[in-house]
Amino acid sequence: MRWSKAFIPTLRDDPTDAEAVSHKLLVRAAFIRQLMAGVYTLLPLAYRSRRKIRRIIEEEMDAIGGQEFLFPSLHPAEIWRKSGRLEIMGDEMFRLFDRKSGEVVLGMTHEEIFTTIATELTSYKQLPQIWYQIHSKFRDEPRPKSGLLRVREFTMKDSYTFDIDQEGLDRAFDAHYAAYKRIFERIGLDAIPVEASSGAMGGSGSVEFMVGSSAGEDLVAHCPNCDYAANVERADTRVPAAVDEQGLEHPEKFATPGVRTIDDLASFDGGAAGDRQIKTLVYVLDGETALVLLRGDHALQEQKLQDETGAIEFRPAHPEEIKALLGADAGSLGAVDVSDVTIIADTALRGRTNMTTGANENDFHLRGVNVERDIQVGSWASLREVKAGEPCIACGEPIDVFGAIECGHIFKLGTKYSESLGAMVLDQNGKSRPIYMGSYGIGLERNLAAVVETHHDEKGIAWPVAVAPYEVVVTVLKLDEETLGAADGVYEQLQSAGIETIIDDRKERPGVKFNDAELIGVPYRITIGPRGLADGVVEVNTRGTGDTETMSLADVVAAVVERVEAAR
RNA sequence: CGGGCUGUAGCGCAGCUUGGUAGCGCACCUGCUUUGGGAGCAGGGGGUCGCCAGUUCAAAUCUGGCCAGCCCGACCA
Repeated sequence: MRWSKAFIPTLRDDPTDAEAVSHKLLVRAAFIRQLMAGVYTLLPLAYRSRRKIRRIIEEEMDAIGGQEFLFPSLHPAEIWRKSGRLEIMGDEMFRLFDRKSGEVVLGMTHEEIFTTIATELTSYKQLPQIWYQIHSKFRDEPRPKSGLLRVREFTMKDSYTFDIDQEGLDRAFDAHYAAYKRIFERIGLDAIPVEASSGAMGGSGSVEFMVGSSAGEDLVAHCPNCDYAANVERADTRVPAAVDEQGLEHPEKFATPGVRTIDDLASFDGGAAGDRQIKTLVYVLDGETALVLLRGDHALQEQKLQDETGAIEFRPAHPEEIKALLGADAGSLGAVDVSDVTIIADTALRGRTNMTTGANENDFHLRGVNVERDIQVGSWASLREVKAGEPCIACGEPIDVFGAIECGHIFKLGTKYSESLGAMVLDQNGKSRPIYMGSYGIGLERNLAAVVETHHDEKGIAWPVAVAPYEVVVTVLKLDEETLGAADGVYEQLQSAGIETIIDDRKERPGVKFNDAELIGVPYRITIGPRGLADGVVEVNTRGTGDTETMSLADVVAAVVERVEAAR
């Protein structure tokens, strides 16, 4: 490609509405333009990089026996109703009506649609199958943000596996796990697999592939010692065993005027430290009110509560609801002697005695509470959000917690969809059985953005060769016959060697060309100018390291070809 | 959905308080000079001032409504 003919509208300034580094750089470096909230146009440079990511994914999927499909984006709402997910997806699903007033939705994932075709599988002899597609997904996110990291229309590689039993599903899952590791490695992402919540997908096993970045929206708990890693939506740590005094025979009410928070009570004369308090939260789960109990200094991880209860509609109770239920306002709540309400308690409260909690009367608390004696706990579960520095659940060493981008997610679905949509096969005994399914996703544009988040400097993007829009830029410093002729020669040779090359033949000053090349992040730059040419030499600059070396014009093509091929 | 903010040329912004023919920088076009890290001079092109209504002799500016976008939170495969 000749830069003078290419559409590469780089910008000198950061767009004001961008926060994330990848967002700023992808806009400035002429990869993307926003069309509306959460919807972006991919300009030619981004399209080229995305095509390479796509190719890598296809190669690795094909390598584990995947067969590529193309399913529609328009789905009849009926299929989603049948699986029960029309309700579950709620407003996140784009819905429209066709001219016959038929209800239609835009696909946000494709379990239902793949399963519909999978009903044509009839015998265990046809299994296992690995099916995939690389296609648009639509999700009406309440709040799109951070450029390509969280959008409403995007491309996903989604694959689905079909097996006769759990063992087959385990094998399919493991094959994907291995393929995903190879994919992210080839893309240039240091993605770590973490235990995750299955959320609205249902199913059992769930692993997310996470790339550490402050722009990421997830938090990962990771143990540097034993490599335990989990999304905080699921992570656990060890809680040091508490040594409580036996305390009182009965809880004792005492006045706490003005005390409304855990901290208030901790500093109140006659109060209790945070780890000696019981925090009482009120939630409404599918219309049912429930009390959620945690240690005073622990925070609720809402996803854990949702996973534990299976609730679809889920929110903290409103102040009026709390008052009506317990007779006091938030800040004075407790679960002692409360009956007829579901009470879920965090396991860190198990066996604790002589605790302090609200008395369900404003300005009063109870001390001497023995959790299991005084509170009718309905169920125990891990509900708290872990914090950095807590002892690893596996080995006891302090864990890290860091922000991360979810670049891939793999699930074991089991028979949820095959049962609801009737994907059955006959086994060896002629008995009809639901197919065991798995579901596996990778967001292409999000991966593109994740590469930028992890491969940039103050000058711009520094693409890994494998996903760079061009592998080499030939920067022509002067457009006279001799210089341009030499540069064209190098360009032609690189092209014939199969190297993706762009020649910067624009009538611009050298500084502009250098800056643009560094901004868009081409891994290798060959600089050709009259000064070097007089000595028969050119310069080769490596974007990732910033190193510049001088080479003879005669040798440069072979040397660069070798490097590019080694780095692909 | 709650809170905060913003819509004026391709990009970044001023003008709005106090109504009176729409400006600046970059980018773009022409010419000359320049040419190894975002050049200089001269000339030039480009705007339904987010949309609709209202007030007024007159609205980018005042009033009302609507729309869009961003940030924080809620939410979220």
